[in-house]
Amino acid sequence: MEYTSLVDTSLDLNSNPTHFLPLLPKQEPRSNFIELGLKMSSCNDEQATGALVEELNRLSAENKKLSETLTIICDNYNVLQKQLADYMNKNPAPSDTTYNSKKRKLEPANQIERGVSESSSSDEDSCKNKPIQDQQHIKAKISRVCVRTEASDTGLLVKDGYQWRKYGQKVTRDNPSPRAYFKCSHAPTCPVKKKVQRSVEDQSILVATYEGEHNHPTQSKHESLNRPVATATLGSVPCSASLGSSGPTITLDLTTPPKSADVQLF
DNA sequence: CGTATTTGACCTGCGC
DNA sequence: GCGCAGGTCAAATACG
Repeated sequence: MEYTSLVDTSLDLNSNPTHFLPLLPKQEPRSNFIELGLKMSSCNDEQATGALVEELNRLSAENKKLSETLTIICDNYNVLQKQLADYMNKNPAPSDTTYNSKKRKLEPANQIERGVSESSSSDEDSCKNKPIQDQQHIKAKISRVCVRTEASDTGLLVKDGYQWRKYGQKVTRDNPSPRAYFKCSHAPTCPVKKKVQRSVEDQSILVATYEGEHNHPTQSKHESLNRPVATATLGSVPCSASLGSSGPTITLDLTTPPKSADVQLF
């Protein structure tokens, strides 16, 4: 995601100065020049022209300065985002209370997010004993997305541009809110699963855990466009990244309609 | 009537 | 081996 390439930082104040002509004060319309037979003193005309040119130059310089500033900001943003991605790769959400009590399937998930392939003896043993399906599961990509919803919204629906079929719901031990289980129903062969549960700390936040990668594009444009948010690009959606005790999370504020959609998170 | 959701039962893995 | 908890299945139900 290179935002410098997405954002046109140029205000284009100087590319076509004639654009300013309609905006100029009409004290001296051209017709007047004609009527007066250009009898006006050339001195006043030159002064006005000079002032305009000076103003244009000033605006141009300001434009250039603003463009540079914006470019720097975008560069810094990209650097920060890259650092965040690196951090999340190295420090997957291990300290989440949901996962702390039972480590069952967390460790494979951690390895996935870290991209760790080191094989300790215990790992080898566990791998030997695991069926092929489980080993495939280990390769599945796991990501977590926190979505802020209206406090009044009691549903567990996270609109991300894909079509999901709910196949189960369970109340877990660590969270009084039920956890909903979804499968991607857009493509029959798509292996992606999603778990959605309200945050213990903030009931207005939905925590969606995605397992696997979609082997198909997002839903039709018409579908995506009608939704306040499908999957959104981190940079175009009001969002915040936190690296708190509960692990790195991305929070998308879906209550604010974004300008565009399509976020792929890791 | 077809599809999506709900929900209780069942399966599986882990800790004791 | 047993119990617990998370995850999945599938019949029942709701809905358009």
